[in-house]
Amino acid sequence: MVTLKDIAREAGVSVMTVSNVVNGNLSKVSKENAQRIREIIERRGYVPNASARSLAKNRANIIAIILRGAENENTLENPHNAALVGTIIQKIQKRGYYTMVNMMKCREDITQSLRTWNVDGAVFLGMFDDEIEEMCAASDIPMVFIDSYSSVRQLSNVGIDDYKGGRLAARHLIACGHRSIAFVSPPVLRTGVVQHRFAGFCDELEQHGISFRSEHQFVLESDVRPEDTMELGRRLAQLREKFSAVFVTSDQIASYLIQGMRSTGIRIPDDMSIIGFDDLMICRQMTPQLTTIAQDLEEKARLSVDILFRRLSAPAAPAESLVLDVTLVERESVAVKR
Amino acid sequence: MVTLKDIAREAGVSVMTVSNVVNGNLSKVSKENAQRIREIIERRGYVPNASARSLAKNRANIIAIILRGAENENTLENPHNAALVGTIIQKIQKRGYYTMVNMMKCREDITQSLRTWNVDGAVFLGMFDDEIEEMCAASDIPMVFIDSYSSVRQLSNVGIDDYKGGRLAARHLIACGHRSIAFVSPPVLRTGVVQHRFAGFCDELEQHGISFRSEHQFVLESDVRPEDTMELGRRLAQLREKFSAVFVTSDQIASYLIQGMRSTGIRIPDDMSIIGFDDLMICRQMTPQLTTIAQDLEEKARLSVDILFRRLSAPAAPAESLVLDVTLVERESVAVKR
DNA sequence: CTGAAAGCGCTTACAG
DNA sequence: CTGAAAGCGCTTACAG
Repeated sequence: MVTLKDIAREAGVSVMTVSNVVNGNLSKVSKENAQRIREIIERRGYVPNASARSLAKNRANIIAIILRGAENENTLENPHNAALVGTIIQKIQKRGYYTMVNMMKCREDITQSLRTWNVDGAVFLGMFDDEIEEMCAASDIPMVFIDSYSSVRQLSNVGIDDYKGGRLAARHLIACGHRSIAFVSPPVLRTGVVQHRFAGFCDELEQHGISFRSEHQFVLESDVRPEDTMELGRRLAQLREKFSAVFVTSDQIASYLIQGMRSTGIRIPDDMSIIGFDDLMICRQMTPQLTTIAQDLEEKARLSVDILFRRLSAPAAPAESLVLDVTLVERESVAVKR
Repeated sequence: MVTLKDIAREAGVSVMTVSNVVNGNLSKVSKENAQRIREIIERRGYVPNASARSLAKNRANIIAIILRGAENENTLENPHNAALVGTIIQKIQKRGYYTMVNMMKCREDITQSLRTWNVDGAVFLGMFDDEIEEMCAASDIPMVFIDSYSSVRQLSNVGIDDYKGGRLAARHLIACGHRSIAFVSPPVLRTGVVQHRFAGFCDELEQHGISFRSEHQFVLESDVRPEDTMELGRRLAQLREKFSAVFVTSDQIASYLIQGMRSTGIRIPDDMSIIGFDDLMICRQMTPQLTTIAQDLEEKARLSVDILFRRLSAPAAPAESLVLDVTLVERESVAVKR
């Protein structure tokens, strides 16, 4: 392994001078020396040792992405998360930082990782309030959360207007003549995204004089278990006398649900209307194409990284909390009922 | 920040003793000391500094995942890659290593990252031969490639039988009575996966006395540009007098293609049969459900990591190259033609 | 513009 | 079982 010292010896200068060249502090090095040293670096294929640098500078140049996922679940199987993570990694890289990705199993693992690597900042996906509190307490590096709801003050978060999403979904279904509507979601009601979508949904119903009936709420154990979801689809199909439409909190789930319903022979949207959430690509790949509440993933990723780096360069900068808009995208999965 | 020294001082022992406790070398420490030190570590919340450790041990405990993606493309938007990466990260973590993810923009970036962090090993997705050569030349850490074809000897690679996949697709279409068949793929013909699928496809046709006509080959600029792909779908629909079936090298592409075709009013599979590749979840989310060539992603991820760690623990171990099987999964997108 | 010294937090190799 | 010394490759802070 080639080190600063090797280069210095070959160039007949001190390590400091080489270090200055490597780090672009050219004001401190004579033109001739700089040129000669650069040439030697190039020829010898010198690459600085990041660990040594990190140790000396007390700064690692690493951003961590923390993915919250249920036990043994592959969070990236969810297209929403995958697209988000991919974009975030690109943005981090573009700014000259390295990315570490962690699947959160338990909280200590995460705080440990952050501290052991002396990570500069972190982006969290889908964390809950108690976890957020713990993270904030355990470390004071800049953190940005995505899609979290938290009572922690001074939290940087990028989310969407989930409540409005719920209202839009309900409003659309009502406008299409549906009065009795089911709600399907994963079990994460304990304070997150789903809860707010549900609240918006119920409030909108209420406003139209409809009260949501709790027996119309269906909770899935997980959002990446196709089989379970299809099974629920079949069950819902049997209940089509009870309601004429379903609001589902993700397109991913909606697609499996529809598959399950279909297998019983019921027609969508004729026999049952469905509205999803996210506006993933699959909405257009399905038949009928899925009506859904759209959010802008690219924007979400971009803003998260922007905020993180703003805090990195100005640690005293205020926490920023952004709420992106959502819109209804009408396609083919909701029927007008008379 | 709490350091070994702090703990040592508090415990009234040397840093070495604390270091031994931290690293579980308990044979070198008396029971009482070990217990007391552990208690202090716990209370003070000591976390070892990975950079310092990495520097001293010359070993970082990091595995890099390198994603090859076209300029400005989000590789993780491809569900195949996303699922693979997610599983790989989990397996790496389970073995007590950290994961760095890199999108490959240019080659120097990658070799630089690997060396600067003194990465222990790396997993590469979808690299081409010339790139592979360069990686192998630039670094001698254990590397495992996924889905690569290379003339480099002693390469560890985990792939699937792409050639057979091509044959299976052709055979199925022929068995269903199709004689004139189109081929759609991304532009990566320069030696990879696509080329072998194409070769298998052509050979099988040949064997049945059909020669593939080059004007029936359609190359997309990229595999994640829905608009372009849909446009091609519309074009193909116009050409339905020329061929009655299409073999597409990925389910992802097939789905957009179908969308495009559909928009012109042609029916699938009645007017045009389609067969995909990968067996992603979307195959079942679509209508008609997509007939495809299936591969086992979970297995691919698992084996890649297994091989990598085998090489990590036994650097002299031979390179392993694994070829997983593929199978035809019949669903609804291929019609029997008379 | 240049460099010698000290230090970042850990481990290796050795002496007791 | 325990510890003092040297070193990993870099940077910071200072003196010239």
